[in-house]
Amino acid sequence: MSDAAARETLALLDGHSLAYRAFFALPEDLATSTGQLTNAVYGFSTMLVKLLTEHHPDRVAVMFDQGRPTQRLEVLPDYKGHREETPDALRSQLPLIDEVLDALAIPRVSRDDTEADDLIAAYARQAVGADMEVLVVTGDRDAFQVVDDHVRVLYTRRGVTDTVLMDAAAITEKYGVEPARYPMLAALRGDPSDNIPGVPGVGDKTAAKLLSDYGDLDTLLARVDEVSGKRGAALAEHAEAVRLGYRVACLDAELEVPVALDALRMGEPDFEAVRRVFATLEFRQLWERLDSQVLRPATAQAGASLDDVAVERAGPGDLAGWIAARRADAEIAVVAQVTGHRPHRRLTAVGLAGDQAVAVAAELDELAEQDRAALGELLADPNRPLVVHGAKGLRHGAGGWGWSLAGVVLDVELAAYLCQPQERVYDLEALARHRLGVELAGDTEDAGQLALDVAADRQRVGLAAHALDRLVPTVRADLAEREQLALHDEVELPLTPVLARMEAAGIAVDLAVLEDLAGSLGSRVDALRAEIHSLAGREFNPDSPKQLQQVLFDELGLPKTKRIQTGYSTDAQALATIADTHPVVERLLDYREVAKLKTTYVDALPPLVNPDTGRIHAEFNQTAAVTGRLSSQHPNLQNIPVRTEEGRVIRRAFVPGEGFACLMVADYSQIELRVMAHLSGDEGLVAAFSSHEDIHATTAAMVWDLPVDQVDSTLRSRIKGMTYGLAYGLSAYGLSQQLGIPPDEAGELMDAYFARFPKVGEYLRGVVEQARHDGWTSTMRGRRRYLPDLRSDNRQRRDMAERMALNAPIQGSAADIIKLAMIAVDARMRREGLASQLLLQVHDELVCEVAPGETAALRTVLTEEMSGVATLDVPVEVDTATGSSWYDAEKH
DNA sequence: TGTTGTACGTA
DNA sequence: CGTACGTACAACAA
Repeated sequence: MSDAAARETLALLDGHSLAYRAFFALPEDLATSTGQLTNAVYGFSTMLVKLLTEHHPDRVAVMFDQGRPTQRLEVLPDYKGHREETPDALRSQLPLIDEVLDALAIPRVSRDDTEADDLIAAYARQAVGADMEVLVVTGDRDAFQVVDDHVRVLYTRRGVTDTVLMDAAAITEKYGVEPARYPMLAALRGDPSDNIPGVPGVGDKTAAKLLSDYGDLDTLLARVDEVSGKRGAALAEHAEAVRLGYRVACLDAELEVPVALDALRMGEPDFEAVRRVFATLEFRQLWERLDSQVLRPATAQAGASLDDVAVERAGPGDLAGWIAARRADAEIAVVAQVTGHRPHRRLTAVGLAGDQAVAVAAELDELAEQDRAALGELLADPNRPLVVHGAKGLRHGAGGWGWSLAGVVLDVELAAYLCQPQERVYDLEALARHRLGVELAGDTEDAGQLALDVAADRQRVGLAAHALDRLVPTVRADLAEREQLALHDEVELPLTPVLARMEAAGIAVDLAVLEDLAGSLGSRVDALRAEIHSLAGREFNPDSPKQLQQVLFDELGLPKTKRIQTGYSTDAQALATIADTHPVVERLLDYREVAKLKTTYVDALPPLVNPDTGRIHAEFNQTAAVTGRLSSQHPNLQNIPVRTEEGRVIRRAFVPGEGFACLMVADYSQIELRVMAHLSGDEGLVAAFSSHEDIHATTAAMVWDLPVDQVDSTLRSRIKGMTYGLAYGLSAYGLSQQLGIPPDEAGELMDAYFARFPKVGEYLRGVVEQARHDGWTSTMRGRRRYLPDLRSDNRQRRDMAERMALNAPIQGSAADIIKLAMIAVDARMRREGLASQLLLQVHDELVCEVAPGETAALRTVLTEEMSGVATLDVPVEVDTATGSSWYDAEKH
């Protein structure tokens, strides 16, 4: 084999064979988050990466079938006759395989009315003549015939990664004949996959024995009378079929190839293109293997790797010089390290990147004054375009130095969220890993140590800035492809300064109110727990669902409730159904309510009050909810109790801060229902909203064809539940549960509703249909939600996805509207020089702190701007209320 | 110490 | 067997 090492190796792949193998071997739920099925392209790519990493071929080419195999069809009209058309699910993946091959610069070869394995045979023969080693990659055993001393077959046994390398010895051992006679064996044995009939009763073993006894097919068939018994008769009877089968099984190594052998070499892979294709297909591990073992070694000299970013310590004036050296209109990527507790956040290190260059200020405290000033000016200059990751955080950190942040044109984190809102993690490390295929963080175990090391900080921030710079084209292209540039530019990005101001403002808390509540709720909790223990006959932990189940269902023998994974449910709804069976149940419901209020709110809030400001500075997360809503954390101020009076009193603790007169709440009235009416365009429902009367009574009257004043409260509440339920994808069964009526009656109610408001039903059906077709839903502003499960075979998953599809455009459009409102309200408040400020957003309401004397002006701003940004075909109503606490501002 | 399941507060 | 979140606790795995 010493000469073999010096020979070039040519790998020849049978494209269709491998794609078919992968398609049928891998699960049909292998798909991207956008719903594109990828099992075939994944299996194919896995095979390709395995080939490149384990066999290191010098040249690679992929052969594809094209047209009809006319010569074989003349011989055997039934050839491959029973094969179904290529399934659509596979056909849709062939262009993806093309993309993978194009990006890797691997040539594809096909010829009219020619099958891939003939091309393989022809190239293999030529390659051997040119002193090459050949490796054929296929799942088709016909290829065994081309094997010789310099040609081997990498055969996919099952799936795609279970391969076996077949050389001449291996074939002889397994089939009892050398490679050249393999087509004879195939002809005798038959090949069901090609519809080659063969001889009944003759398999691999018999065929091999016959061939070793008689030498070849012609001899065997000429002396068929020497073969005894049934076998001889069968052979004689099928002699013609065997001859035809042989002609079909033989590959044509003499055919004229469409591309010269010399042209079959891999070009220079387009690193960016490969990364993009693999990222789009969401082949993360495969990318890492390819990148680290194939591409990186090849491109190391080209300097495309992040490893080449060396960040040296800068001297005085260097950072200012670097900034001055950039063209004023060139985008600069800005990455910052921010420390400190909200709201006192401050930049400690900054990395800048652009034009293939990187500059870092690792210790802002130590930086020369001229450099720090230059940095501040850069951030504050509205005409210097900046690219950032997390504009809100950077703005907080800049604020710590008294700087503003003006020129941000792209927030890569927000852009990534808009493109893939279900992803959940958008930190720079993850984006660099998935979209660039590079690791930013070193070994996690020394990360803690590194944080103290300025040199390491410098390197890390510099690398991050460089990575951010490199992320820009791919992220921007993804946004553009989805037509979401406006959503980023006009909604999400302008919202960041508004949110930053809200977080910095925080909301003032009256600790005395919480202290009082802690006392009263604490004693009630203790009393209820004692009462529960006595009614149950023993002590146990009522916070433990497990212990509670044992007490209720085993010891007290109460009726079983809804089945859950761990036994029987003890949630409030379940307990309500058995409340009349034992006095302990009602006490438990009370205990739950009071204990929840105490632990989650009364006890948890005081530690979160910032001692410097006396306020709670919650964080508004802009990339947490798949529908486009905001979320609030540390603490969640979007779920402060309001439903029960017991809980509502907690809102007394949220008060105007020093220097402010009161709180003002402005909320949209039934915004989601109005959005649904608008999106459906149903004239009846639009008219109902346009009447400005009680919407549920009005719709009820319309459904039952009654005067409004004859709608009783039962009727009204049923229609109300129905209308809200629609926006959530409610079923007749769900509605019946919700309203406590029989499913039949709920079904009739739904039918009556849709009969009166037919376009609502059409709209809802259309949403699901469009989403199933495109893979995603869309809001009024083009925010998407991807729902691959709409095509799931699993009924439960599909139904769930349908409900999500029904809800996403409605909830999401409402989110679009209030985000636009926040931007408009904030802008107008600043334009009018109001000292009042926005504090909270709770999905359909805004909470503001009112400066003395500004009540009327603020009310006007909120009402006009909130209703003004929503351009719906129905009126948009905004209610406002003020009070000396959130509790009082909620009471109308 | 981190993850999972249950429960529950809001829109 | 309507959607979207965040938090608290118990139980379990490691």
